[in-house]
Amino acid sequence: MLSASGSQHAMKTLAPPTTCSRCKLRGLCLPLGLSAQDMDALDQLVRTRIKIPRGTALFRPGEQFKSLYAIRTGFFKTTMNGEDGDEQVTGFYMAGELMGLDGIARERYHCQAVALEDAEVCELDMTRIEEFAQRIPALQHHMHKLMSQEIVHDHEVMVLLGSRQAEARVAQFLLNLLERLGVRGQSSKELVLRMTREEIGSYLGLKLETVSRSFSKLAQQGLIAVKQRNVEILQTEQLHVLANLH
Amino acid sequence: MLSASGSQHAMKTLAPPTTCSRCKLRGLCLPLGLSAQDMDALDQLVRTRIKIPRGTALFRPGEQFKSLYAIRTGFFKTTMNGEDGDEQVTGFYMAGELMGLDGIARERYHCQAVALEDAEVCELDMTRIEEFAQRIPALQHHMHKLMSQEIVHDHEVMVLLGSRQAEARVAQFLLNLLERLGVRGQSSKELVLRMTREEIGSYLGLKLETVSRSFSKLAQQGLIAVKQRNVEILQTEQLHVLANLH
DNA sequence: CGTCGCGTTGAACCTCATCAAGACAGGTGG
DNA sequence: CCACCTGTCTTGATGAGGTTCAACGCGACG
Repeated sequence: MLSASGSQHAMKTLAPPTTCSRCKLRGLCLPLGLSAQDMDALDQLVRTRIKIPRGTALFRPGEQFKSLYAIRTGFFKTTMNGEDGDEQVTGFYMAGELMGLDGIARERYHCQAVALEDAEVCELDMTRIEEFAQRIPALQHHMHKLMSQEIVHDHEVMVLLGSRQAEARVAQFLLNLLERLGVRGQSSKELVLRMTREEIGSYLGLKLETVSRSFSKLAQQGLIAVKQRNVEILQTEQLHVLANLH
Repeated sequence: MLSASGSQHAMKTLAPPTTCSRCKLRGLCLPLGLSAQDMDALDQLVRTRIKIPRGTALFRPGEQFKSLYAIRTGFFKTTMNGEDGDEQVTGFYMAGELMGLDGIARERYHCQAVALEDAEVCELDMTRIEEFAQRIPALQHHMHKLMSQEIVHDHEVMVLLGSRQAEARVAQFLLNLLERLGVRGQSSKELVLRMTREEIGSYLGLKLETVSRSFSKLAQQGLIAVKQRNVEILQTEQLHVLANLH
């Protein structure tokens, strides 16, 4: 079935149950405002839909790059591993977002994508994407936009890591998650963290204890309420202020 | 003195003296292996060549995005400014590299590009790039590759900022510059830093004093020799080891 | 020659990492 | 149902790496 390192052997492949043209997440992974004809074409982009159980890797660094993956449901982290054993989270991805863009450069995936909860993704063959983008200008432009967005986001994280201190990092992390959830029609006041404190810390360049302490301090100040992985935002404005401090 | 869109009046516009097809840097900004016909087409990509005096901004955050800029000669930094006055360096760019990719996402430049020495850039109209990419698959793919490369690089910086300590950051910074200079046929043993200690620090999430101390320590250990902004690499291997530590 | 920007070095301080102990929830087995 | 275990999270005490503040060296330039 699936080659190389077999990181996918726990996954099931499904017959496409829904088409891109009918997908509620359209407009996130794909451009809006296409002709009916182009929409039909796009439906051919998806090779397969794949179920990924929690904890399983969708792709691993070094594997031959072939496809991008659009998340239908579930939540992922991507990690890079330094030469030694250490591993760092480079991103979190939710429904409607595209993973694997870093694989294009060297035709190998550069990071590892792991599901943090049972998930379902659409596999988009990169060759086909480029073929279609050749004919559909809006698709080509959309690809450029998506990649540019990732670059912008990465730069924001770099600023975070380079100059903000612990509480500000955590605050901005929460606000970023909320914003992305908001686009998907979720509450902008409550959220459930899909990842551990350690994974948050790895992403933010902090130790898990520091993340925990930061949550506690934000709670003490009345900006948020934390119960396990459930977080409620009490003062969005204040949180924004804090996130941009130092 | 430089207003909104007027960040360019300190610059001179030149009639194209050389074409892309004859440019020594071809293969960096543009794809290789095109037909003579396609090459001719590419020559039309460049709107103008612009001279940028040292210290001048090529574009600023918030300005309407229209073009990418390929560096012919010179050296740039890009910076982002947080809400308060603080400014952080998000990247350094040298001849043959492309700036402005972060502008595509929102049709506004997201960062500021400033020349660290007198420079000359080629202005590439984005609309035209997309038109040409529509007809030339290799160009389309090349664009994807370039953007993916930027993403990969940013992720590497994120790991650096998130988990390495000062000396390792500086070591990796030097090695990265050397590698990129190497591709351009420069010595892989010597380099001249085009930026201040403060700018290096800003990029690496360190204060200028820490950068200075790190240089001194690397020199003490005999890995490099530093004289002002001239750096000589004495033990590349050791430097690699140190760069991947912690 | 004096000034100015940049870089180096030292000393005190502070934030976050580290080490350690305990709390809490979920799951398993008796 | 309770006892127990495990993974995760919280909280405290201590220490290290980097920041901050300050003084000085150095080269470029007028």
